[in-house]
Amino acid sequence: MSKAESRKSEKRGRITDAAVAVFAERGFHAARVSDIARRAGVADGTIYLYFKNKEDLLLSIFEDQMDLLRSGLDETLQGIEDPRERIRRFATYHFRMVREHRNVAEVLQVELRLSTKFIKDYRPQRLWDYLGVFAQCVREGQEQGLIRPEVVPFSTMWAFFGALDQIGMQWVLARNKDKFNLDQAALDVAEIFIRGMAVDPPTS
Amino acid sequence: MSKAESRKSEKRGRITDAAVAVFAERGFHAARVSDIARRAGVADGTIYLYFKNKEDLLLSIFEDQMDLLRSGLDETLQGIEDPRERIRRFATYHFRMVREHRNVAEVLQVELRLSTKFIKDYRPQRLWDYLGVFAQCVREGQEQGLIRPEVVPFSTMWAFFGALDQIGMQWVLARNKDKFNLDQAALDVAEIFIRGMAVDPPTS
Amino acid sequence: MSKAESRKSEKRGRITDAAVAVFAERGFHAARVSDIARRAGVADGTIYLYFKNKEDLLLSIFEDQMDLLRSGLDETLQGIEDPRERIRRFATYHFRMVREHRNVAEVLQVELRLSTKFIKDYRPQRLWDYLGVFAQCVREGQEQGLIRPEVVPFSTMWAFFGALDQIGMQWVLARNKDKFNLDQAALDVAEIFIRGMAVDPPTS
Amino acid sequence: MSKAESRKSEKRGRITDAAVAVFAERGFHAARVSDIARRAGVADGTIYLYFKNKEDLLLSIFEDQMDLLRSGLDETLQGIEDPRERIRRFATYHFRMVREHRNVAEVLQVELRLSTKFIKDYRPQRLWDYLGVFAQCVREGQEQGLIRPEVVPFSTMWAFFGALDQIGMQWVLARNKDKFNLDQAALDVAEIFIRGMAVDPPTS
DNA sequence: AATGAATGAGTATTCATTCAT
DNA sequence: AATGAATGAATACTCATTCAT
Repeated sequence: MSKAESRKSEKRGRITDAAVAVFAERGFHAARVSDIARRAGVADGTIYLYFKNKEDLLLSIFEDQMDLLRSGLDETLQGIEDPRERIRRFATYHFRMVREHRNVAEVLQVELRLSTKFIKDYRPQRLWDYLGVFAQCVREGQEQGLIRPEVVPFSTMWAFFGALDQIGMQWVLARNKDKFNLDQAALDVAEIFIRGMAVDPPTS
Repeated sequence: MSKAESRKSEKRGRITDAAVAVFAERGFHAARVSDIARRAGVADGTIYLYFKNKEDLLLSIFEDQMDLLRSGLDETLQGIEDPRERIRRFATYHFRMVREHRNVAEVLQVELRLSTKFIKDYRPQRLWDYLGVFAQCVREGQEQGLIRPEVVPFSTMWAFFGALDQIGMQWVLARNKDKFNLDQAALDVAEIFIRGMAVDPPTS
Repeated sequence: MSKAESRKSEKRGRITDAAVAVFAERGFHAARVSDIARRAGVADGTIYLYFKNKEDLLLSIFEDQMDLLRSGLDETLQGIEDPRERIRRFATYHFRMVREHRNVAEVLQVELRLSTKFIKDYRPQRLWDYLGVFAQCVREGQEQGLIRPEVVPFSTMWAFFGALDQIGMQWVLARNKDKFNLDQAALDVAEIFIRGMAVDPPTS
Repeated sequence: MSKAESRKSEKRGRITDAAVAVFAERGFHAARVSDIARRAGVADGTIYLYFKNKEDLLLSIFEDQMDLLRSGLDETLQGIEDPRERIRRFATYHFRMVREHRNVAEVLQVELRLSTKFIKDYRPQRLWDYLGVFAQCVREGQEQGLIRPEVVPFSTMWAFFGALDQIGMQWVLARNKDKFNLDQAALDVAEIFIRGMAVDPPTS
């Protein structure tokens, strides 16, 4: 990477970090672009060299994080063969990331949902990539005779995501985050889906 | 109900209906209060005699609809004793309402989520009431020895809602709504949760 | 006129007057809408109840003034039969108005020309009405055998206007307005056009 | 001219040409300096090595063109002795240039007038030089006893320019430029001024 | 209860210009 | 001479809400 390119990447990163902090702190709408610029140590206009507009900045944060999330997931699942165990670890990993990156979680769980573009127009390819790992587990489980063949991977994937996401949102919104045991919730949700998709045990 | 009260209710209803139509058509943000007023056949200021502000109007639609949803649910579940069957009918009923009231679903699934108040500040008592029916099914299932005692009704309730809600949102956002089989999805989700929460079968 | 309508007209007039003053003082571009509002004693938003935008406000001043100019012209020419004398008085009247309404002249001669809409898009009907009086003089002069039949009223009208307008602009832009003798210039221009359009004298 | 100077001039010319094209195409305000730079094949910053700023670029186009116009005029009038004929040819020449250089005319007639500097601050020496030719004709005509001594060359010069300019502008703005007969208009305007300034014929 | 004219807060974004390389 | 990444000033306009009638 050339010196110029490196400086460029570094500047983009500074802006992204500043935006996460400011969005988490004041909310997307209340966050002023000039606040983000000041915190990033750049001029207002510079932000527009890297992002189309304020909303694009929010969406870019989402994409960057989904990429990170996805690659971390791959690492976490590496070497785990049993699809059921993979699903368990998926849920655990997901909530661990939520808990360990509060600011980012706040932005993605809450602020992102206030964006018309995200809700209505944007087709989140990165999210599909991430959730696709779950759908793949289902397919493999079916091939291995562990999961009922009538389970539809696509809609179940959304159901699983909805379940994780809603619990994640309740945690983020909760005043007292310690009452929530996210690790336990992760295992509980995973267990329900694993058991719920499982083939009937042989009735002897 | 006095004539005055009846007239009053009637005007409130006209405003609510107009708001649902305009919100569904143009989105919450793009919808102008004056548009709603014109469609309802009242003056702009009149809306503020019935609602605190534009967002309150949105939230009121949510509450009104949740009340309707809740009472319809009670009716639907009347006489159904088996908690597992109740859960199945809950899911089926939920998606039937989504499908049969597109405009309302559009507003509640999409526009409502763009509201800061709803996402961050509002504690949706009505939603809790609605979902509480599910939690109650879980508790009854546990009492009847049908559901594993370690299942936590509260978090499972949110997981269940998240699953239904996410599928509902995907349907609302889908360009081609016919590709989605909501009835089937309802049964599938219900089945996963019922099986997932069920006690282990006795190993003979 | 009802009380409400009268109040309304009065407010529009206050805004127009304030705008002329501020435009003349600071120029169209430098003039802030809020300056105009403050001077008119209304809120910023009120201006937009009467005018579509800042440029529309400028164009409206032009139209209002052209109406005034036109009706004043009619009065001035009343009873004057000789088309040549009418042209002379037209020029004199035009420059008298310029001199007596410096602020308005400044706005119309200078600021108006900085408006893209006025220059490129706007079809100034009011200006045509005003200049049409000149064209009509030409036609009458031709009917009476005073003006050469080959003179084209339409293009000559623009030439006449261009001549008046350019001299008016030089006067407005002049640092020392006293060096200019507008009355004399009026008679000179009129004389050139009258003589220039006149039929050849009979060569005895 | 050294090679370096020639290269320099060539680059300046490329920028000027690009600017005329872009100004004519998108208008002065909408034209971005970077558009002009791209079209000229130079970097944005390079433009500022040759011109003080965007407006200076516009004014430079005006000056360059006026120089060309002026020298072309001298050539055209060469050998024409009769001041009246010189005036006729002036008008004809002026409109011929307008018609044959549409882009330039568009920029000078329309875009230039949207420039605050041009309208208010700039003292167009080059325009005076050009128009001075007309004033000189008047003076010569007076010396030769062809033009009335009371005609004021200075103000008549502006009137003449205003007449030409206004007709030129109407032509540039006209949707259908073929309906306009610029050559005829040139002769008509010239004729009016020549006759209008002429001494009275001797009454026998 | 109903009206609707008046209010006024609030900020993203562009792009001409600079200057370090 | 040439580049082009970075700068930062500057404000019109909308529309939810109010309140005098």
